[in-house]
Amino acid sequence: MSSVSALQQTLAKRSYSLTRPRRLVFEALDSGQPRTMRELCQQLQTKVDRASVYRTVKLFSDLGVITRLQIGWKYKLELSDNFSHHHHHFNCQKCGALINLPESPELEAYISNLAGQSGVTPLEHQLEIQGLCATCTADVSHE
Amino acid sequence: MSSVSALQQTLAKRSYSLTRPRRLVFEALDSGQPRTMRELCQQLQTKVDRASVYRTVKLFSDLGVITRLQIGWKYKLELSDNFSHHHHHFNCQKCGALINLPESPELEAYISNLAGQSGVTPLEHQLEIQGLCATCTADVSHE
DNA sequence: ATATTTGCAAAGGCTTTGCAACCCC
DNA sequence: GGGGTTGCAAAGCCTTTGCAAATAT
Repeated sequence: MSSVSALQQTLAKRSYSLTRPRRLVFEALDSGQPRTMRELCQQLQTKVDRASVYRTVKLFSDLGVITRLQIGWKYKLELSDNFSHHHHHFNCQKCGALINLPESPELEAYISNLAGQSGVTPLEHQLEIQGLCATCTADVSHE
Repeated sequence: MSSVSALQQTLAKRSYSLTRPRRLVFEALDSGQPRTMRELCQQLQTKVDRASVYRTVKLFSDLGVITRLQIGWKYKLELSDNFSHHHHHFNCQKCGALINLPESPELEAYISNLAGQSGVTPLEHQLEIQGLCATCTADVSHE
């Protein structure tokens, strides 16, 4: 529950309160995979109104609590780096699996270097890789 | 016009024809910055019906002619690597500028290495960086 | 006690679809 | 000429908004 108290602090810092619906949205995202707005609403169906889920997602996004990922043509929501670990995503084009890739300080350094070369100040970034997951790679080579 | 003939070939390969609306959508994207669906529709307003723009965008996407970028909470469309050069994007959080970052073979190598460590086969990727552009970085330090 | 937040319902946008007319090969 | 495509209009979603009731501090 320590992550809920971190959320509490983040909200308080901007004079927002930690209400039941907000806690429920946070907890839904805190466990498991990134999910679509639809999935999130369905999961909270009987507990939180759709409009409140939308309002909460927007608020959390403004506060940097959640991040929006582009997965193919849809987007998914997950907790931001402040509430989980920084990582990147791999999406299998065949079976749809979504895999978290391990952190790589080397890559991070290179990314910020690349941005620096253009004179800009990098603050955040997302990397999404598509291709075939290990299982599907094996399947294809056996065909 | 050589890029239009490349499009022609891509379409023909899957038995689609190069029609006037498709050519117009392609040409609109071929020049200038990535744009939103709304901008694309407005630009083609008098020439192509909105429904056809949507159908064409979906088709082009299936054929790998265009890519969808996530810019903050909205998405934008641009020609894919096959029809332009592979590059990444920087988005200024203050003024909204969208800047293309130079290609970097080293970065590409890191990325494919990262994917390889997880046993997956990387085929495509997108990197989006947010922060402050050069001008806004200067502005902030003068404040 | 009071300002914030929620649920509900309705409105507003964006995207897709059915179908007759039209165009590309 | 004929099947793939388009335009139009209507339907379907997704998301936002107004407002009275409920809630947090």
